[in-house]
Amino acid sequence: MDRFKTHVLPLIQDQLIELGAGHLPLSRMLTASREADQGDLSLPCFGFAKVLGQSPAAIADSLAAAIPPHEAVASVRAVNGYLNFTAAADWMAASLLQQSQEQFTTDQPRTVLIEHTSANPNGPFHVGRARNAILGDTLVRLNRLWGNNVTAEYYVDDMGKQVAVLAWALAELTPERVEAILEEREPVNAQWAHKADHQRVRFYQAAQILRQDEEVKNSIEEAIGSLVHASEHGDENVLDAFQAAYQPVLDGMLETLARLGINFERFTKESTFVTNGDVAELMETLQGLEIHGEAENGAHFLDLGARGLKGKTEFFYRRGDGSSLYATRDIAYHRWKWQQSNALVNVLGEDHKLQAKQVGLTLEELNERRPEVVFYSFIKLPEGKMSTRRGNVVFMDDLLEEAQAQAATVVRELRPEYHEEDVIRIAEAVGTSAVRFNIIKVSPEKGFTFRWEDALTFEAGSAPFAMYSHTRACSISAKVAKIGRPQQPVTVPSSDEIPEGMRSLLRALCTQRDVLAKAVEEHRPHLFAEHLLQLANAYNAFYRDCPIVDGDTVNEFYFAVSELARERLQLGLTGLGLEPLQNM
RNA sequence: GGGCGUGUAGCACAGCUGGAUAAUGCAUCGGCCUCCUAAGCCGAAGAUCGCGGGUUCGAAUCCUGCCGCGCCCGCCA
Repeated sequence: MDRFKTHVLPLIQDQLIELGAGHLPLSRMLTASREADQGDLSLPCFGFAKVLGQSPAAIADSLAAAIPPHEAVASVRAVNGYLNFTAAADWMAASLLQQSQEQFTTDQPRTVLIEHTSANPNGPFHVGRARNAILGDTLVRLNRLWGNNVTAEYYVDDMGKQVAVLAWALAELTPERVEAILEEREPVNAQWAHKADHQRVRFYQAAQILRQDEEVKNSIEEAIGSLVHASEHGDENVLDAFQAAYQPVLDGMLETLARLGINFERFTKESTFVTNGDVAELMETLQGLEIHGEAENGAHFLDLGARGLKGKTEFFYRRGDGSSLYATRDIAYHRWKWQQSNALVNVLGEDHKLQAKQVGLTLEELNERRPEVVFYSFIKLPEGKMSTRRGNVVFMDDLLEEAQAQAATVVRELRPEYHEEDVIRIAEAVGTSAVRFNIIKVSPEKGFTFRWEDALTFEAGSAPFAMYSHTRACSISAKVAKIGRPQQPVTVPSSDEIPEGMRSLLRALCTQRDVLAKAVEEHRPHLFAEHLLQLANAYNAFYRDCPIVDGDTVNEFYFAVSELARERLQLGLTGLGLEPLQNM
C-alpha cells in the first residue's frame, strides 16, 4: 500500500496547506487502517484540532469534501474525526498486474553478512537450538527476497571447553565404558545410530558425568584444562585433534539443518583469529585504550562503565596467563567480518545479551560499528530447559521424523489415491515446513515452550494452510493450461464489478511488499509469516467467490489475479523456507 | 541485590515509534462437499490488555511503583 500512499499524500497535503496546517508531519500521521471496513489508509485529525481551532470531526469533514477525485481512490470518508481512504479495486488490480519483478525488490540493495546458528559442535541439533537456525535462515531468505546480497555464515567454536571435553572423551573412553556410564539414560535411537553426531554425543555426555565424579574429576579437569590452554595458545596438534573430534558431529548437525532447507555459504573457525595473530594484535591495541585496566594477577580488562555499561562494568579480555577469552576472539572475528561486508547481522540467544553489549561497546571504542543483533528467547520443554549435557532434549532428527510420519498419516487419509512415494514426498515437505513455521511465526523475544501438538498442527494458522492455498492456485493453473485457449490481453473491469472476495486478496497482494520491507529492516520475520497467512486466507475467499473455469471458458481477469497470487504465495512460502508444493 | 526481556479470551499468539469496535489460530457451539483439492469456507460465543499511580484531547502501547515468569551479572563458552 506504499504506492497507494504516494498517490494519496499529495491530495491531502494540498488541502492542509490551504487550511494552514501544511507544516505537520503528514506522512507519519497517515497510516494503514486498522480494520478492513475502515479503508486502507487513515488520517487521524486530532492533531490538527489545536492548530486549526476546529474539532477533529469538522476538519475530517471539510477535508473529505475538498479532496479531489483520483483514479486510485475509491472513497474518502470522514468518520469520528478520522479521514479514511479506500483504494480502488480496479486500480489495485491494474497496478499489481503491471508490476515487474524489479519493482518488488529494493532499489537500494545492501550486502549483508548474517551469522546464525553457530552452535557448539558437541551433539545432535536439538529443538532448543532450532530457533536460532530457523530465525537466521529466514532472515537470510527474506533479505534475498528483498534483493539484498547475503552471505550466511556459521562461526565454528572449535577451541572451547565443550570441544575439549568431546575430544578428551573420544580419546580416553571406550564405547563400552560410555554406555555403562549412560545406562540410566535412554539408548541411542537406532534410526540415528549411523550418524556421528548421535554417536559422539554419548561420549560427551559420559564425560560430563565423570566430571562430577569425586574420584576422577580432578585428573579429568586437569587434562581438559591443559587441552583448552593449548588450544587458546594456538597449538596446532591440539586444534587438529579437536577438529577430528567435532567435524563429524558438525557434519551430522548440518545434515539435519539441510533437511530443514538451512544451508551456509561459509564456515569460519574461531581458532583462525588466534593462529593468524589477529587476537594478539587486538589485545595489544586494547591495552593502549584509555579505559584499559589491569588486575593484580596480570589479567586485562576494559572499564566499560565509562561508556555507559551498567552492572558489572569490568570487561575482561585477557587472562592472567596472557591467553584470550571467547569475547576477545569474538571482537577479532567482528573486525574481520567488517572487512567482508557493510552490514552485519547476528542471531543470538538472550543469554548473550551482556556479552554482545561488551563486544559492541569495544568495537565502538576501536572506531568500528557494532553489528545489528537479533536476540531470541529460549525454547523450553514443558518439563523445563533443554540441555545436551543432561540429556533432556528433543532432537531435531526425531522431531522431523515424527512430523513427516504424522503428515503422511494425514495425506493417506485425505488422498487415498496417492502413490506411497508421493505421500512421502508431500509428507516430508509438509512436516518440515510445519516445524519451521511453528517457530518463525512467534516473535523472537517471546518465550517459547515446545509442544508436539503445536509443532504438528496442519490446520489454519500453520504452514500447510498457506501451502494448501498455493496448491489450489496451482491446480487452477494446470486446469487452465489443459483447456488451451488463444492468448488474449486482460482487461480490468470497473471496481463495482470486482467481487468482495477479490478485494481482500488485492489488498493482501498490495501490502506484501510493505510487510517484507519492514520484516527485513527490523529483522522481524514473524510479520511476514503473519502476512502470508493473511494472503492465503484472502486467496481462499477469492477461490470461493470468483470461479475461474466454467466448462471450457476461462475468466481471464480472475485467472490473471489467481496467477499473480500463485506467484506471490510461492514467493512468500519460499521466503520463509516452506516448500511450495503443486499438490498435497 | 543489580541489568535486560516478558505478562493480552480456557490455551497459544498479533498489535507496543500513542489514535476508532484489541486481530488471528486452537479448543467450544451451529451451518456448508452433485460445484476449480473440505489440510477449506461461513457464523456464534469468549478479553477488568498482570495490579496501582501518572502524562495526554486520547494509553494494551509512553513514564513510574509493585507482583509473576525468563535470561544474564565467570580471568567459562
